[in-house]
Amino acid sequence: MHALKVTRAEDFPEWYQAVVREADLAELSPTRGCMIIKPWGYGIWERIQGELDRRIKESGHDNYYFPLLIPLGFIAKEADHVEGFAKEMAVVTHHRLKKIDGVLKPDPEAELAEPFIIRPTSETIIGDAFSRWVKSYRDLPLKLNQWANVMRWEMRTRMFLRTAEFLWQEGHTAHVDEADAMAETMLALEIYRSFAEDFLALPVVAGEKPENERFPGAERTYSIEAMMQDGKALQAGTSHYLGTHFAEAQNIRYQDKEGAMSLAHTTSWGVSTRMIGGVIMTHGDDDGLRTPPAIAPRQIVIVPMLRGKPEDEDLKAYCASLVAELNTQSAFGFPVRAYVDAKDARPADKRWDWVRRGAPLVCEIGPRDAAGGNVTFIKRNALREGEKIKSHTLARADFIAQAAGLLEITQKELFDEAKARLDNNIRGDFTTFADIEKHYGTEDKEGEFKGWARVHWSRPTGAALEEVGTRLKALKLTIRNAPMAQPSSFGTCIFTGAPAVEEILIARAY
RNA sequence: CGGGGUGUAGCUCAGCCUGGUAGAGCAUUAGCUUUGGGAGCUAAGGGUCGCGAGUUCGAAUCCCGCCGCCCCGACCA
Repeated sequence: MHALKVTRAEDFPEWYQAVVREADLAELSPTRGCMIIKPWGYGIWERIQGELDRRIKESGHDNYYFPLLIPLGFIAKEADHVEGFAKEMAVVTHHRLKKIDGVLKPDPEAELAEPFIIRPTSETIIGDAFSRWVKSYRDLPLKLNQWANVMRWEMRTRMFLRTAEFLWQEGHTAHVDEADAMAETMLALEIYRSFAEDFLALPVVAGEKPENERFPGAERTYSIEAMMQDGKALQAGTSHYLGTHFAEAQNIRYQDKEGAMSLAHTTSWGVSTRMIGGVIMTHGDDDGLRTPPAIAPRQIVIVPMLRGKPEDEDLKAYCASLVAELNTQSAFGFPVRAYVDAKDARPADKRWDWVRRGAPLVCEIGPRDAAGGNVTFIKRNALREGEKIKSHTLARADFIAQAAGLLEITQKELFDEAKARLDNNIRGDFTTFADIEKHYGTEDKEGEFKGWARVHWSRPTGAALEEVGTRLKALKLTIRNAPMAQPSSFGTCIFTGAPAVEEILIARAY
C-alpha cells in the first residue's frame, strides 16, 4: 500500500501530477497555464535560489532588476530572436479599464501607442542598457544577473516543466572578445553542472546543443541534461554564447586601448523552476517526493505521538529540546533545519504528509521514547523494507550526533541512485541508424523506458541537419547535446556514413 | 492549434444511454470510544452538476456553442 494512488510503472505522467499535488508543491491557478507554488514547493525554490545566488555572486556577478514589461519594438531588433519568441508573447495593449454595458473592458480610449510585451526573456531590454553602460574596454567584462518571472504563452503546459509564467534567474554578460565571452559561457555551464549535482543530487550531462536546438539569436548554446525515471531527458539549464548578434542589433560597442570601436561579445544563461520538475522525476517514488536534504525546506520533521493525556506536555518538551539541539548542528555547511509538527492532527496523518512531501528524516516520538531518551525515525529515501515501513531507533545523543551525517548520506544516496540510472542507460553500441530504429521504433507500451543513445555523427548542418531531425522525430527523438567529454577518435556518422567528428546524445525529451 | 478523453461536494468518482426534487466513499465538524502508529461508532454540515444559449410542463441527463483540465501530436532556449 503506497502513499500515492498511481505508481510510476502504471502511468508516469499521472504519477507526476499526483506527486505535485500530494507533496503539496503547487496547484493550478485560475490563470491559465500558471501555477500557485505552495510553501513546500516555494521553500525548495528558495533553497535553490539561495545557493545558486551565492555561487553566481562568488563567480563575479552582481544582481540587478529590469522591468517586467518590454516595449514591443525592442523584441524586433534581433531577427532570429523575434522569430523564436513572437508566437508565444503576451502583449499589454491598454492602460485602463472601463465599464461598457456593465462589463469591465479595456477602455478603447486608453489603447497604448506602443504596446508592451511581458518579458519572455530579457536580452533585448538588457542589451539596450548595456549599449549605454558599455563605452570603453574598461567597462568590460560586465557580469550581471537578475532573478525574475517571465511569461511564454505555451500551448501545452505542465506543472513546473513548462508553465506560462515561471521563475528563473537570467545572467547577462558582455565581454571584449569571443575568448572571454566563451570562458564566461563555460563558467555558467559549470556552475549549473556542479550546482545540479552537488545541491539537487541531479546527475547531468553538460554539452553543446546542435545548431537546430540553439537559443534564438545565439551563436552557440550549451545545456545540462538530466535523465528522468521514464528515460526521457530534461534540459535543466542553458548557457548561450551570443556572439555579437545582440551587440550588432543593439549597438553594444566599446572603444579599445587603441581607440578603435569594437562590438562586445555577450552571453546569457538561465535556470528556472523547471529544475523542481527534474527533482520530482528523478527522486520521486511511489510514496511521493524524496526531497534532497540540501534543498528540503525542513530536513528533520518530528511528529510527537500526542494522545491527549497529561504526559503530552513532557513529550512536547522533549521534542522541543530535541529540535533546539538538532538546529545547532550543521549539514552541507548550513544549520540543520529541524521542525516539530505540533499541528492538531492525527500523528499517522502527519507522518504520511511528511512522507509524501519527502522530508528526509521523519521522527516519530512517543512517550516511551521520551522516557527512555530515544529517537525513533524513518529515513525517507529508504522508507520500506519489502512492503513494510522500516523504522530505526537511536539514543537521543547518538541521533543528534549522527543527524547531519544522515542527511549528507541521504543526499549522496539519492545522487548515487540517479547517477547509476544515468550511467547504465546511455547506450553507446548503436553504430547504424537501423539500430536506433530497432531500439526506439518498437515498444510494448507507451512511455516504455528506453534510455538515451550516445552515437557518432559528422555534425551535418543546414538542410542535412534538418533531415536528421526529421528522421529522429519519426521516433520521437531529439538530439540533446554533444557532451563536453569527447573521445579522441571517432567512427562513422550513423546518419550520413561520413567520418564522424563528435559524439552526441539522442533521447526523448520533455 | 489538430486528435482523443474529461468536467457532478474539499478529493476520487457513480448517476447521463432510457429527462421527473442531487448520490457514495474519503475528507471536514461535533460527541463518545480507542491509543507504539494511515483507528472505530454515531450524528451533522457541505453541490448555481464548468459556462452560455436551446428543446421540454420539467434538463446533471437531449441538442448547439464556448471554456478549463488530462493524454497524444504540432509547437517549444
